[in-house]
Amino acid sequence: MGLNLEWLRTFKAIYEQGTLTGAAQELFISQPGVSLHLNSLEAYTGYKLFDRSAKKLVPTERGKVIYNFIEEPLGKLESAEQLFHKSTKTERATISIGMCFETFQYTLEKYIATLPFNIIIKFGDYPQMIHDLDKGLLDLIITPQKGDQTNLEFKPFSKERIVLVAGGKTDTQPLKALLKKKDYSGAENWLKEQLWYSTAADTEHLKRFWQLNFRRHLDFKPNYIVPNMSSIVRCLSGETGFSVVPDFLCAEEIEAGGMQLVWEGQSIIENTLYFGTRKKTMYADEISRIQEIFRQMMHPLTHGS
Amino acid sequence: MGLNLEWLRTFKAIYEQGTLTGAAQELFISQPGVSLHLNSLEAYTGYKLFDRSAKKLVPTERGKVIYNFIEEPLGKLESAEQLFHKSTKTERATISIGMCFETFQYTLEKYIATLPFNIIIKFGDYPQMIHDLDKGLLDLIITPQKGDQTNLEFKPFSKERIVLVAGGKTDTQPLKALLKKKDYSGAENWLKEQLWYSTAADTEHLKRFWQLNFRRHLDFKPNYIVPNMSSIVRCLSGETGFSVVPDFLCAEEIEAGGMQLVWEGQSIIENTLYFGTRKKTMYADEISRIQEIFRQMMHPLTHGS
DNA sequence: GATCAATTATCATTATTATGATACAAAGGT
DNA sequence: ACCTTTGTATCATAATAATGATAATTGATC
Repeated sequence: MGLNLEWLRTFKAIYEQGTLTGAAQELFISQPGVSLHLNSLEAYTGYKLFDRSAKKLVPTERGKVIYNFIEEPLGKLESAEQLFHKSTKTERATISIGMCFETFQYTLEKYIATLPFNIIIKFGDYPQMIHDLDKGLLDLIITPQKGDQTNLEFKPFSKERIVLVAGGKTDTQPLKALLKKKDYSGAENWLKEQLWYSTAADTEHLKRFWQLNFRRHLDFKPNYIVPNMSSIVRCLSGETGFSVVPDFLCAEEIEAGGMQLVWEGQSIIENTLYFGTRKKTMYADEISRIQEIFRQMMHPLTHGS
Repeated sequence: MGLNLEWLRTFKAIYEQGTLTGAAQELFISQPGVSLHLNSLEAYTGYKLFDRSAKKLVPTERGKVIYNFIEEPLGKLESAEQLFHKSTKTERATISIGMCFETFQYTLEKYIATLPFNIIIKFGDYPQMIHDLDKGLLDLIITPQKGDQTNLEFKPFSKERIVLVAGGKTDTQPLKALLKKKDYSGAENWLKEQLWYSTAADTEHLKRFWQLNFRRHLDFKPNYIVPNMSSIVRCLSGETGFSVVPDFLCAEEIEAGGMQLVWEGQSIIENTLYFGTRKKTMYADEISRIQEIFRQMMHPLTHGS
């Protein structure tokens, strides 16, 4: 009645083998069976898919079109077969992790080659990630937002502060004097005159910082727009300029003196970061290993002090 | 015995519907049939794929993994169904064309939206294109090379000359004087001192031009390496500098005075361009239409004059 | 041009798969 | 607590598909 997917598989084998007999051997079915499948498919489509020359079957135009259409997805489907027999053996697992690009670059990137399993990193927005986690598309997410699905689990593991930083050569004395006097309006005006770095996609941090500390909308544009936050760190290190970034991204750089932490703001902006997982997962070991790396890189911050 | 693709299709329907009954309705088969398929798949894989809670089937971990693996290719395969009933109706055809990037940009790009059928352009090397044409992956190729497959057809339709051009402001008098005296060695030395443009991928034209006209290997590097030949034309237009390019790419620009054709060389370098098609094709009309555009854009050159 | 080798088509038989009818189970409403 | 609704599992039977044996076809070879 309808289209049978087995017909397509047989069709592909015939196309690639050039004969019914060959296809039959490849598929471990009988030659009449192959013939039958092909007839069914041709009857269903209403077109002859091969020209029967005695020694081999030559695909017709329409046969070629169909082959090119089904070849790739069919191959992928057939490879699903491995997927079943896999994880019982000592094959490498593949786990999918969602997080923001900067987090990946700062934490996981350098370790990725050392892990004894395959990893797929996906970037995207957090609600989408939570949804994908629930559906099994992702196995682990790093997120500042929690979801409410009952079969998901969100464990806090670190905090990030959104702070004002500057390049190592930047003269921050005037600002610090103003802040000491609690002259926030003066600080705001002084800061507006400085060199600012931001990312193309995300000026949220800066906007939020400005709003919360100066109670005003951000009314100037950053001087340098760079591709991502790691670029900001590289640009600022040992140079002059300001930016608003999550603290962990430049912890090392500040330690080394290339950058300076200037101000945490009047009221501190702090996000809790969670590991999101499904409660039931077949990749518990792999996930722990990843989590361990995150715990080390984004060390249990003693911010609360 | 083996994995039956119909099981996967049924599995997908169960996953999406959440019940066997729903899946059965979606697939227009009986509910016991769906049950049977699922049992077979579970027996084959060796894992339970759904937890049977009374009102609905909840996918297990492994069920999720499998679903995410098969969802996309299965969807694509099922959409092949349309493909059969299509071209009899008034659906838009899709034809695939292979050519080099520059040719596409110069000729077809501006017309592509006006065509009443879908187009896929593929770039690549010519032997590969010829192979893909034979296999039905491409329906038309624009190539300076012919193949020898018996079911392919190569019709010449235009010629391209590889010529020396310069920006409109470039002072070419010294060169023209030297060429008039047939002082090729002098011309070569003069040219080496000029500003040169070339593409990243392809310095073949320049090398070949140099070799044929000065009988020497190219022993200097172009000053500007740009992404493609159209960039060369844009860079040179109304400016100074030299390049070696196929003539048709800058015919308009030369007409308008933005560039000048400086020298065609001692012995003219000319490639014949062919339309390559399969002798049997279901897209004869569409192909003619494309060919007409090419014939107009790369007008039957009266080079021979 | 007769024979050989290789392949496809046909067909009666066998094996597999799908179906309808129905029993069974669980949740929701009254 | 009972009934209704919704859904799954089971089973004998009907429908379908696969198989082996074999005939028919074609190109190649001598």
